[in-house]
Amino acid sequence: MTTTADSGVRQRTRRAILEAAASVWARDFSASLGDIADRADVSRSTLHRYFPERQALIDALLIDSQARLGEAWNGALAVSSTAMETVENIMGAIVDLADQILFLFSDPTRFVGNPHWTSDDDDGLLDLIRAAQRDGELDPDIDPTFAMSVMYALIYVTAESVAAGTLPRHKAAETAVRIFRHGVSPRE
Amino acid sequence: MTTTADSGVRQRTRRAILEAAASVWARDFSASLGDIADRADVSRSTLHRYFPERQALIDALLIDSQARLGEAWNGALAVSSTAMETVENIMGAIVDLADQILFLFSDPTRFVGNPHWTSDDDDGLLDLIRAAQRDGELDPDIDPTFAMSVMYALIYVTAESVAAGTLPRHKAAETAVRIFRHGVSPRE
DNA sequence: TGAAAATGAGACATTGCTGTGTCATTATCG
DNA sequence: CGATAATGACACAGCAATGTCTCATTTTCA
Repeated sequence: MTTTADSGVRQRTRRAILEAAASVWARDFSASLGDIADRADVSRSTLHRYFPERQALIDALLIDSQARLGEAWNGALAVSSTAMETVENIMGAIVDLADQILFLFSDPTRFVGNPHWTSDDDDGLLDLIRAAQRDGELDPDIDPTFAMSVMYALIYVTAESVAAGTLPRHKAAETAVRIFRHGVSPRE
Repeated sequence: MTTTADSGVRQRTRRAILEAAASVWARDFSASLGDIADRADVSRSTLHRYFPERQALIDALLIDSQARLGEAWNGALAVSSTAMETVENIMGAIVDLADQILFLFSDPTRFVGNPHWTSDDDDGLLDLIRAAQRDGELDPDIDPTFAMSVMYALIYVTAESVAAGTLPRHKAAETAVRIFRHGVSPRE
């Protein structure tokens, strides 16, 4: 065997398929593997060589998306001081991962029972939200879980609007953060 | 002929199927007709008697959802004076229509080409949002379409939280409206 | 260049959803 | 009660997606 590690070619093909899957499934999870193969400029045969079953591709995309969100998460942590600032930076960093966000959160029920679907990220985020409430930067009357849902929802619609062209990409992060904090009211 | 109009029984069955379809398809549009029949406590045979083809059910649900949103819309209009107040009342009124909201707006691309898919409701709401912007109650820098997306997203997470028990129902409308206007920042 | 790796094209059986139909059973109402 | 409406339980064919396989071709790299 050639020692191991997949060749560069294989890595590139694998990435192309994952990107295509995120792009297609973000908008229509019922899309067929043939659609994804087409988007990836790859034959269905090749797709099946990399991911023998549909579920294998779903799992791989799940893991890959979470990994990329994790990077964004850590990057945001590294440059933040206060809890609210961390929340804001996470929202900002994550907006660039529109396809992954849409895939992960547009219908989380599709992952129930999936061993790779953990709510650890949620726990960390909930802690941050509670900290922000103690700091007086986030309304303590709002349930932390609900605040998190609002956050995800805003990230989701922001990503969606960027994908739809309604919202310029460079304004996405700032817009999401500002509405999260201050709603749609005019700046004073 | 039995004179007329469908018996009360038929109306009830029809409603049960529409409710089930909204509930199921709101979360997973690729769900099968069998899933919907189960949710409606009806056999697949019966479902096909009411809606011969899948597309017929989609169309009927589209029309029904639009009609119910329209009622909420008119009810809100009747008791509102300013544009922003109308927007708020609409949000409050349609929190109970979460399934219909998600079905209609989570992926509008599925209706392209459908003769029943008009964006009139959107247009009306967009006009209201623009009016609120002129009134100085809504940030003019926010794209109206995006503001509308935010509105729907908040309505959905609010309804979802009510269903999950995170948020008491009687606080739902007020919470959605407040976050829409002022975000999650503490009240001053 | 030549071997190995990677891919494309296609055949094939399987599976699940759909749409159609029949027949028996239950519910509704005059 | 009795007739009709409404439903449930199947059976069946058609179809698209899936998963497995083989074989020819192209690409990569030593």
